[in-house]
Amino acid sequence: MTTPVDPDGGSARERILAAAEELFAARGFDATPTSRIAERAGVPKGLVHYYFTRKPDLLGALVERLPRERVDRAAVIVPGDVTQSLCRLVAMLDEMLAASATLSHLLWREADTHPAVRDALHERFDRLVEVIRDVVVGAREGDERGVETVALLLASAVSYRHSVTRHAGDESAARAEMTRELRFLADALDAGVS
Amino acid sequence: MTTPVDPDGGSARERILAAAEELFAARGFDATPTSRIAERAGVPKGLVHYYFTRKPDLLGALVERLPRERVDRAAVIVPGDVTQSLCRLVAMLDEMLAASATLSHLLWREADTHPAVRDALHERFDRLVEVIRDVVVGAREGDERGVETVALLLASAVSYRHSVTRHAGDESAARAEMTRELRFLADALDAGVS
Amino acid sequence: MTTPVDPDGGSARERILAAAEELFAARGFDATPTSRIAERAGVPKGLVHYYFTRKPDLLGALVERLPRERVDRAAVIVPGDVTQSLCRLVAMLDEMLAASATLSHLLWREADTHPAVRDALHERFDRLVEVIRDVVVGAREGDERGVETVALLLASAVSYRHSVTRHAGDESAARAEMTRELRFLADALDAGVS
Amino acid sequence: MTTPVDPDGGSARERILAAAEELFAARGFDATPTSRIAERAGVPKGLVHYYFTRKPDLLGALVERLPRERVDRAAVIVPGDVTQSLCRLVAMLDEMLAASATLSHLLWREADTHPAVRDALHERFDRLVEVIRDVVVGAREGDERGVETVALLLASAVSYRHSVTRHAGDESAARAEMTRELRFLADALDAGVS
DNA sequence: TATGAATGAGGTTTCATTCAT
DNA sequence: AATGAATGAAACCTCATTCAT
Repeated sequence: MTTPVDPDGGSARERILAAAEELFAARGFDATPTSRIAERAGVPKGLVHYYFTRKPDLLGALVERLPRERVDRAAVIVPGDVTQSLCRLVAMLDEMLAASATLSHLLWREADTHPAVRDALHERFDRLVEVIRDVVVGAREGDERGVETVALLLASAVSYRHSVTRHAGDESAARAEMTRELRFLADALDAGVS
Repeated sequence: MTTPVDPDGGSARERILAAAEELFAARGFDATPTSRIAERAGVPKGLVHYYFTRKPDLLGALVERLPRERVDRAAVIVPGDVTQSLCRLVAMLDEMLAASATLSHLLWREADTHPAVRDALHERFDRLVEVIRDVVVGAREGDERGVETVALLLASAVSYRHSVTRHAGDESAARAEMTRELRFLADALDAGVS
Repeated sequence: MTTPVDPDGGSARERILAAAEELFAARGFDATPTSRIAERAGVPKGLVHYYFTRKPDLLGALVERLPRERVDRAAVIVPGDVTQSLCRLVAMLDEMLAASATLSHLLWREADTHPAVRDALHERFDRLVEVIRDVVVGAREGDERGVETVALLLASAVSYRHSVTRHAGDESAARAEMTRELRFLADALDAGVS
Repeated sequence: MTTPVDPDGGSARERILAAAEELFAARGFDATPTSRIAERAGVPKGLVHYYFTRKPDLLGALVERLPRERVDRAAVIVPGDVTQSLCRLVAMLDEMLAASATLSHLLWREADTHPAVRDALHERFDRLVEVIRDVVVGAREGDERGVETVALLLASAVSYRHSVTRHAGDESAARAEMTRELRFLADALDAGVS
């Protein structure tokens, strides 16, 4: 009934994780039976508990798979042009985050009840603030005034959108808005606001 | 085991809703048995289903209870001072939202799987953007340049923080950050950024 | 949702019985909640148990309502013509039984588990055999040979059809068959078979 | 409390079906908890739903088990002697039906509410009419006059008795009656009635 | 006389987990 | 290493029945 995960998509263990990711994101952790995960992964029911003794272990393994996005600052920064730098950063982040969209959405949902998940999420937000700050400071060649505030604002906006993407509809409109916002912030910095 | 809701806190129906709100927010909808809701509300198990035939009906009733925050624009706007106006607005919103903090956090979590919840949340975000815009334009006495962007940025920041409040720790620090951010945005507008 | 029994159709007590009859016949005794009976009768839930303390009391009252069909032998018998006599008898029985079709069907179903119902049903079968015998003997002016057997055969056929009417489809075809059968039996008697 | 089904009586699945058959026949489908079926079969409660996801699936499986009685016409027909042929047929049917007496009684009860059951029952009735017709025509060496009527009458009588056996008492008396009836019908045919 | 809120026992069903193979 | 039959705790929900009004 459910479209199975590509049967040749890696090892059984891998397929189980992929199935869990999709189903957890779609219906939530508690509402997803391990039996359905097995079914969707195309493996026997026993195998799920063979690899992941308890159900929460699946979440743990999923967190491990969160890509540690390493942004190459140098590749993004356009010296003297904050707007352009942020545009390139956001584009790169979008790409990275899109690759793990369902995963991060699901983690978002389960952050409350699973501390390991919550920590991973906070860590990611902090990394996000940091990279934005680095890029802004880099583009402004050392001027740090106002940068912290802008980083937080932008990180909030990116995170908010990312976490809500699932519900929202028009993606290109969202991207246009995002561009307007970061240009606004960049212009503000250029105007000396802090 | 669980601390029961104040037994004199209104009708049985009311106590059931209060208990559901707390428990859903704490552990999630699916992880909360109706029996525990009854226990916490200090009512017999059957009464929960007497008032709310199916479990999701509890969510529905909870959404009904979301306060329709009506912000009196005139009471907030300080003509000519966007920063001050936004400060007062955010303070008022904080107060309003704090009253329904657990409720909105829980709705946030369940938005994916319960369309009624999702719609209520989107509606609330839209109202948030609108009131911010009104206040900014009011304070700037009609100047609308840049206002939409600022409204979206600020609404994102408010929503993000509000939805994550539960995980985060230091509330006063969060408030200070928020103040810095809205001042930044106000200054940017004053500097003519758009 | 359910089409209510005619609200002016007699007293509340009467309407409750009518609703119970329909619902019991349609879905069975155990599968029919008293609340649905109340709903269909257009009376408050408490009233059902006010009139009929326990649910099985409804069945008891329904059995009471079984019409004690009194067949006037003289009005049916055509002296010397068994076939015609039986035709008239069956027609009369059909009419009588049709009036209580749903009721007797439901009793049929519940006969196993409710002794009072079972007894009422056996009693009715015996009365059926008796009246057939009387009519046949009356028509044959005293000749009793073979009559008992014919009475049993015909009573079985009538009962079988009547109890199955609910499932079967074509009623007029059933009637035609029945006519053929009783003519066969009458002819057999005329031919001296016993 | 309930006498358990013979614990060595086949597989667990088999024992569950046997227990369900007995209990459904005794108290009806709706009045029999699956928990009691498990108890009687001597298996844990969960196993019932492991094999039969929903309760009605038990009925479905029971219908599957209805023996498709294949009557060997040649072994029954006594050429030229309709009475004797029918006697042998009825004896054989009695034996066959006795083996599934409780089962068919229960199906009879539940025919209204479970279409699959109803269909199985109608099918069985049609097979019954057919085999009677074949036997009568076979014994009369091709003479088909009156045979359809006799077949229907006899099938009704057999079915009626079979379905009511549960309530009735004296089985040997019932058999004697049946013999008298089929002799009557056979004689009628011999006498040229149609 | 009539009502409907309230109760709690008990029904069906789901599911994580175990374990013999 | 892999399997799937088996288990039983516990979830959701229904409903006859009671009772204060």
